[in-house]
Amino acid sequence: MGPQRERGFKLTPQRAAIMAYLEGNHSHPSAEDIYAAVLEKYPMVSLATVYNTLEVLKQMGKVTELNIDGERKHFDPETEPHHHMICTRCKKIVNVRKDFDLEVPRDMAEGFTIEGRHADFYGVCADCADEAKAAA
Amino acid sequence: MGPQRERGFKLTPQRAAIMAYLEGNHSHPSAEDIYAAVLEKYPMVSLATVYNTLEVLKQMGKVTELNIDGERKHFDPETEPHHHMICTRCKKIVNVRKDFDLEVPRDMAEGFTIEGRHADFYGVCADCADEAKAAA
DNA sequence: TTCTCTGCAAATGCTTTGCAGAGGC
DNA sequence: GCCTCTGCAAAGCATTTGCAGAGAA
Repeated sequence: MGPQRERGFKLTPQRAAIMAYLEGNHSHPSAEDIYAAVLEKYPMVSLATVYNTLEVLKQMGKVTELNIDGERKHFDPETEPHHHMICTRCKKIVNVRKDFDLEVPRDMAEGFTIEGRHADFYGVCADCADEAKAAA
Repeated sequence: MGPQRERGFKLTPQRAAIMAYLEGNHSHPSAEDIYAAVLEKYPMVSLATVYNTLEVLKQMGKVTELNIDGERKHFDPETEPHHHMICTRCKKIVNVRKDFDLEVPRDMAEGFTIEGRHADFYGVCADCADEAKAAA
């Protein structure tokens, strides 16, 4: 199956570089973004290793996969529950740290046991609004 | 660019079949699902036409693209705002028609002009919970 | 040795695109 | 004729997988 099967996690230089890049990163990078960033300081990394590492980190609960963007997956090292605003123009993803009251009433739940909740907000960010204004 | 550029929309038999399948459909099908369903009654449809039609319907605002599932896109003919529960085992998507209070406080909005909002709930559906119980 | 991890390259799977032909007005 | 739409096949991308070799214990 996956990389290591139920044994230890080996902290290789590649993995360390990826984790260092993700640490405290709020840019919600894609695998390709991470690959590009890590490559700069660490030329011996392959994209496959980035994907592999992300999978491991995901299973360790150190990273969350975001399926907000239909084009590619994004990764978020922030593990506390939070929400996102997405700019529909530049695709920027910004955190929203607010505790919304998201409970599905029992009569709508259809027997679901809900374990996670997440809100997306779609709109236009300040930068893109400025650009649009400048172009007009 | 797209199919028809700013001219009329031609309601071909293929498109009618796709729209008929989507009408009142709450199963949140993928393009492949739609293709399979339409093929049964209408053998002369190609997957490319399904994608093409979905793109047109999306631009007409008659269908929403859901990026909930990282594996493939799903399509939803329900245009009124609503939310979704997703079973993490069988990937089933179920509507949640409740008007949650989803407003981003101005001091968190970072200049975003928010135009849409959507909540996802992740969990295990009743069927999958039963299966798990039976297997135990 | 044993086991995981890595890079490369090939493969996969969803989605898009190019294009010639069909059909409507 | 003019234009859009269609099916097919090829192309495009993001992501995954197979595998031989490297490296740590």
